[in-house]
Amino acid sequence: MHSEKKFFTTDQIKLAGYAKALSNPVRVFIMDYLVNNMDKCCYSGDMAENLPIARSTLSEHLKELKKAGFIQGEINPPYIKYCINYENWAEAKQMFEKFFNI
Amino acid sequence: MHSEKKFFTTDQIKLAGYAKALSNPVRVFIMDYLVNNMDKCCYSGDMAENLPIARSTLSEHLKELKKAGFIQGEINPPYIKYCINYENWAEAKQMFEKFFNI
DNA sequence: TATTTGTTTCGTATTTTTACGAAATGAATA
DNA sequence: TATTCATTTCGTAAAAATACGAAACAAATA
Repeated sequence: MHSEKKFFTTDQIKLAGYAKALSNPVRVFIMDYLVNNMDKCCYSGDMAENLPIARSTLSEHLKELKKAGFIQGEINPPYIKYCINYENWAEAKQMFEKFFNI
Repeated sequence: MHSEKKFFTTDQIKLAGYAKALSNPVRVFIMDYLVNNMDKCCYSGDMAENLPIARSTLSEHLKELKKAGFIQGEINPPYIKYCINYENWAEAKQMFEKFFNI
């Protein structure tokens, strides 16, 4: 049963999802941080020191970015090393490029 | 008095704002529509016919896009012709490019 | 002046987001 | 086995986003 009219394309929904992940300054900060620091990976605690929010709140933002596919966490107890997911990062980059290129 | 520590850059806050404006499929649809149709301007009613939402809801989304600076409305009673604000559009494009280029 | 028009604003309800501190987790260590 | 550690999950509260229909708007027209 697929009689409902489709209003949005898959790309439109996907782009909105990526945009939502970046719709908060904390999450933009995190991605900037991962892009610019060291081996492009880091720990939650490193970022917590540079942010005016509780660690639990930071954790929720990391969860959002994970859900969107922008990052992944490599468990290394008791640390978790966060890295950019370059495959999805590249996809998002390409989708935004396409979106903005009139 | 500016003793508070600054956590986010202006660019981070700006990018998050642009991303927020694009964080909803309806608003992505609207921008796609404006980019791809005719003289790149159109009426609220034109879009309403292609969307599964009330006209008042569409109006709120247009307001959001206006607030973000992506569009502007040229009043032409009783119509309002919406157009892309190319200056801000270009700025957003550039900011996303810079953000994604590792 | 009353009506019609496309659109917005208002009042309201529901859902989602953001935030915090306390408690839980799970591996390493004392 | 109890403790330590960085981090997450839970419970909760407050704020923001999304949605709708009814009413308001302002210019054009009958």
